[in-house]
Amino acid sequence: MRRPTLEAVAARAGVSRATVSRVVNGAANVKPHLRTAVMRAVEELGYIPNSAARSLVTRRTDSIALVVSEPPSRVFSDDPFFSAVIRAVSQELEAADRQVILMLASSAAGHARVERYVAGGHVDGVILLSMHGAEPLPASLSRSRVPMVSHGRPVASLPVPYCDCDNRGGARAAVEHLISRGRRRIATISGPPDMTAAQDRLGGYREVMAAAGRRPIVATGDFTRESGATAMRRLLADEPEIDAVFAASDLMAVGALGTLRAAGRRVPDDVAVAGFDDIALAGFSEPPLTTVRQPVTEVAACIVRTLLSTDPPSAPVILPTELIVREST
Amino acid sequence: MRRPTLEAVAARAGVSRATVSRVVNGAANVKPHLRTAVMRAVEELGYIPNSAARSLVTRRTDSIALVVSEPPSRVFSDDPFFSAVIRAVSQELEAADRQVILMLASSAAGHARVERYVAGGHVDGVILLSMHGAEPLPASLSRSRVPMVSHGRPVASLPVPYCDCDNRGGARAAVEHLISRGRRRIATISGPPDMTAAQDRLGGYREVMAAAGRRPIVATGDFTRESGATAMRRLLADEPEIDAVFAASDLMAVGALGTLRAAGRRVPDDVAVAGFDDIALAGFSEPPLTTVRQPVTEVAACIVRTLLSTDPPSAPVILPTELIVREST
DNA sequence: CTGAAAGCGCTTACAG
DNA sequence: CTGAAAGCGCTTACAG
Repeated sequence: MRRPTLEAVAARAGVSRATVSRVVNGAANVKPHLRTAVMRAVEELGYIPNSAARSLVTRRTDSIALVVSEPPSRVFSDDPFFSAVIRAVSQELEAADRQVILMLASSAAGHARVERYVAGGHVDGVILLSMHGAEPLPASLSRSRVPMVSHGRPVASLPVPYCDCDNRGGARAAVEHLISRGRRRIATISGPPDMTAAQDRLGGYREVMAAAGRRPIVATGDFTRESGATAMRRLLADEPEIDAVFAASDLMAVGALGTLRAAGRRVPDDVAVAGFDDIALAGFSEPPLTTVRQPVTEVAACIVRTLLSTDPPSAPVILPTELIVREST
Repeated sequence: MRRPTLEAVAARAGVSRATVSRVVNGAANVKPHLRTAVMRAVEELGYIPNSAARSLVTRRTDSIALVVSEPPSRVFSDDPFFSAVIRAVSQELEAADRQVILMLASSAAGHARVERYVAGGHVDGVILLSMHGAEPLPASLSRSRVPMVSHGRPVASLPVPYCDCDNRGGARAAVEHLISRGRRRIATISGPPDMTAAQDRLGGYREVMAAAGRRPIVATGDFTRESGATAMRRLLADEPEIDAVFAASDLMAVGALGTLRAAGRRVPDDVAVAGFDDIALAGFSEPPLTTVRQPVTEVAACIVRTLLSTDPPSAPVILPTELIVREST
């Protein structure tokens, strides 16, 4: 006893398969009484179209792959930023009646899996998230000619359309804010050097520091809390005089707060701390964190719009960030 | 310029489509020289089978849905238990050459989405994770006759095959351990009453307490850290004399540790605390947590094996847990 | 507005 | 071992 087919519905409703197909797909031009008959037959048989058959002829799957270049441990239980982005993208895609297929690909095997899946025609488009410098995916996927949009600026050599927030401008605003608070020795904890978000935030920091005639003080992390704690320890050891830190992610900023507390430095009295992202934790940390808010929902909407648009790939869209001042600065 | 088809490969290799199909699918009986010719043509054209066409005839998709009945915020950035389970299941499935489609469904809309997706024939099977009592999914999905296995015992009324760990036995071991340490007033912080894992752990607690002639003291949480902190506050207010707590999840146990610290109760001197799950955090908490280890990988393997087996649905499999004693008891 | 027919790209008995 | 042919369940020009 197999699932009913279009054929069965047509027989029961006393019409052709074409008519059933039109009704099921909501075509306008079907006489009301036939439409009613078809809909009743669909209901009675519990008919649901076979998606493989439909995809075969329409060449669409109504599915979009969201490919995250990070290991599961990082995506699932570390940075709430991923949670926020994945949720926002999913909601936009669901609103457009597309199924999102979440694929994590942080290893060569993962990349191969994604490549096979996409090349096999399983999805109509790909969203790239958290790409690192040496990412092989854009090149290998472009061979499948599937539409692709990157969440965040890809490295220069890859001609992938993208939406991003103004990482450089956001960093600038945070550092200028620290300067305006009268801070003299402002360090930064930067993100992974192979990610453009980290590069741009570091660029914004350097720009403001240079314009103000200050010496840049840089420690490198990888966006995680632990790396922020470690970088802060290094800064304290190397540059005990610092009175402010701009961390390129809230998670790193929170790690830095822990280190400062353990070292007996008061925040913001001794050292001011600013982060980036505005994750929920930023509002609850001790003290609450001054940070740069990313427009997560807007970027997601932009990406989905770009991906689903039939127009030729548009120019990159850079959305503004917003400085949120709390008690840590 | 479309993707090359089987037809194109056949033409280039000078053989029939049937032969190409056999080579591509690894059938044994093809003469070596033909096989070589086909493989070269495949290589030259960059041929990859169209999965919709293949699914249409084979009635297989080689994809499995992993349906988690929780909101994104909980799955992505709260409980590392989900991370562990999702990772373990994915690895088992990938080893079996199946693609896993992660679907979160915590709302009516989410349930409808999953139902449509499964009924549309997108997947060959469904794994149910973190089901709550009133879960509509098993009933609605069973209409599609797709194989289904539950991670964890479903509520009694649902005849879904499942694999689980010995929640009751694990809880018993933890509580007996607390008794053997000489604790007199042992409370429990239980999980959501509509989840069988919570019910079984609570059952194990009650069983041991009854056998020992002790009065059960129960506060209810929902497996999250905050709920553990809150429940612990309630326990301290209602039963200030307690000298031990068995929390039904590590996350709740860690929340309880925070509350105890804030209340000035020493762990384990004043109050012993045991958890359940053995997440990584349990080893790092202050103090490190005595807990019940779940065989996450083994349960995942069991589920995948059950789902992919062609045998009639087997009897439930219950895997043993292990008590890990650390400094909190 | 409706239906007969072709065709999407595969796999798989069946015959040889 | 190999190929010709049927068929999976849909959609979509095309004709009327």
